[in-house]
Amino acid sequence: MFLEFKQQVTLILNDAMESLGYGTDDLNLEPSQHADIASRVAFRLASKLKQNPKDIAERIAAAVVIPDDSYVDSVEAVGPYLNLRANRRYLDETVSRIRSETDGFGGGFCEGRIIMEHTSANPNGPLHVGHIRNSVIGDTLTRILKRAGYDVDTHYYVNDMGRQIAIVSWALSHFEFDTSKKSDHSIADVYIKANAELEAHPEKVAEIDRLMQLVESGDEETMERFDKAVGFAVAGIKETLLKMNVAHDTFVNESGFVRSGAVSRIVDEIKATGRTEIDNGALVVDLLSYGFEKSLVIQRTDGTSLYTTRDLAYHEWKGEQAERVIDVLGADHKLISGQLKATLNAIGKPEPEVVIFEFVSLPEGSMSTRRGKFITADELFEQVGEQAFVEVDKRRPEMPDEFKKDVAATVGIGAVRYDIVKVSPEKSTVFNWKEALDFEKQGAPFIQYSHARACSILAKAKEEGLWNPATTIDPSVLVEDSEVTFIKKMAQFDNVLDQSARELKPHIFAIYARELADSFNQFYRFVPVISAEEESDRNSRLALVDCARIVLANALETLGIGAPESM
RNA sequence: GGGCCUGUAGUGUAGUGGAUAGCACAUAAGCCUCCGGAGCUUAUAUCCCGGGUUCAAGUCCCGGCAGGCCCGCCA
Repeated sequence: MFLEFKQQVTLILNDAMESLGYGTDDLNLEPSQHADIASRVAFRLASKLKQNPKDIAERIAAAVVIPDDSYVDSVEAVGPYLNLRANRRYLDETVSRIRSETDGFGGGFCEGRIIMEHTSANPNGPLHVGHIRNSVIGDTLTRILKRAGYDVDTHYYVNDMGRQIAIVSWALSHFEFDTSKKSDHSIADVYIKANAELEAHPEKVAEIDRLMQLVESGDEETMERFDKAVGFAVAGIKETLLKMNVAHDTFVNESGFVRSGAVSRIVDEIKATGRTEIDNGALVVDLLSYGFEKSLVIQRTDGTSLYTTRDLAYHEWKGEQAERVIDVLGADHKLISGQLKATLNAIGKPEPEVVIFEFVSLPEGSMSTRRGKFITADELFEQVGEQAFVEVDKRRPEMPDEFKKDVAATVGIGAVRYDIVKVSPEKSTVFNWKEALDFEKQGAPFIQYSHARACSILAKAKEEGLWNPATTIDPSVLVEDSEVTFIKKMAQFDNVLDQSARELKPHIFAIYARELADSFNQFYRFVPVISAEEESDRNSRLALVDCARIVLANALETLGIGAPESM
């Protein structure tokens, strides 16, 4: 709704400016506490026209012509600002559209195909609390883009032939594999032991190199051993992802690009640019003209490919299938992703859009799978689930255990996802058990509670024969401040979705979802609904509660968080 | 040593160069005997430091300081 309003405002103001001979310009539209939308265009024009911005604003306001069917109610110049207000029709239309469009409300305004790659952690152990920042950002972005209207295919790029996997494969034949544990956890156990062993006996590293050469040359037996190792880890990782409502459409194996010949083809293409040279036996690409001091190694001295080389082939392939290719990567990939983009550019291939998030560390330092220093996602979910159960039990002691367990799982995962997604990706964070288990912090449970509250109000009204969803209602009686504020908040849905989709910033949407719940609670606090005296007030307010239920459910779905009807 | 990111109340965070720096936790004081109290209201900030650009800087530029990440044959 707000997107249409903004569009109309843009047209009206540009028309007015043209009629004054100012031409059109960036209107500097901004949300404002003084209006539904404000324009600072007068500031811009002031320096250009060498006139007082206040006078310019006044002239523009006077020149505005509002069409009959507009959502714009008024344009007012306040000092140098142009304050625009939405009219009653805008509010009424918002309410009726939410109820007619339900889960499609506020979305579907984009089109195109996107490949989103996220998580892609090495299959050498379980996901830890750092990896899931990638998963949550990637999955939330996917949901945002899908809701905005894109066709999104999600990829998990599986490193099934790198050095680390060679170590895992080697480890499986040297150490006992504990089958009583979740398979990815057992993989980490042997991987950690193998690394310690290799550190103590550096001469054994040659065995790893040998494995890598064998797998690169397509040796059947070695490939099978690698596949087995990778299979154990990936199975466990998938299970963990599923717990947090994350599912990838495709798991793409790196080795496929070596076997298909795509890797050697792309190496040839890079060579053809004349940018390559042999440095100490390795093949490197000179990217100085792209601003990279150091050249990029794309082939080892022994002729085997590197992660980067295979990644180039993978990106070439992705670029052929979608208009937009998005990668969610940790901050450690900043340099390498820049070099990857430059190399793709050098051979005339489309470059991915890279979303970088900063690291999650532990109070005692950074995490490391190799050294066994990490907190697994599974452990976090278990602890959070237990704590959530305690909280549910405290509030709904009369409910059966089954109910408490279900709600605890939904609330626990929701709390974890929300805590991660609400923070801007460029901030590094420190994992803290006390905070992770603190449900008093307003986050997902607050939004879920608001949704459950709306559901419960409607259920109660229905039970008392006061509510029938099919009743036609008159939204224009919703005139209380808290009602109007809440309707406007819901109308913002498309605008926030659009901004987070354009800027690839999921935290903007997360913050909006909380504000939405906040706004609903304020409405409910100040206005009687079931106990309203007039029937038309009661019906319209119940319809507004129904809107809250719909929009809150949509927001939670977009965040990948469950929306229980009771909790 | 070089590059990139971050630095906002006790803590955690939001904030496209513009109108009173928004929110939560913790703390304190309240709320129609409340239609779900996991709710609502109120109180608490020299925006790391120093310069600069601008009519206007938390936001842009330069220099510090602190933390994170990276700097070829790992991924």
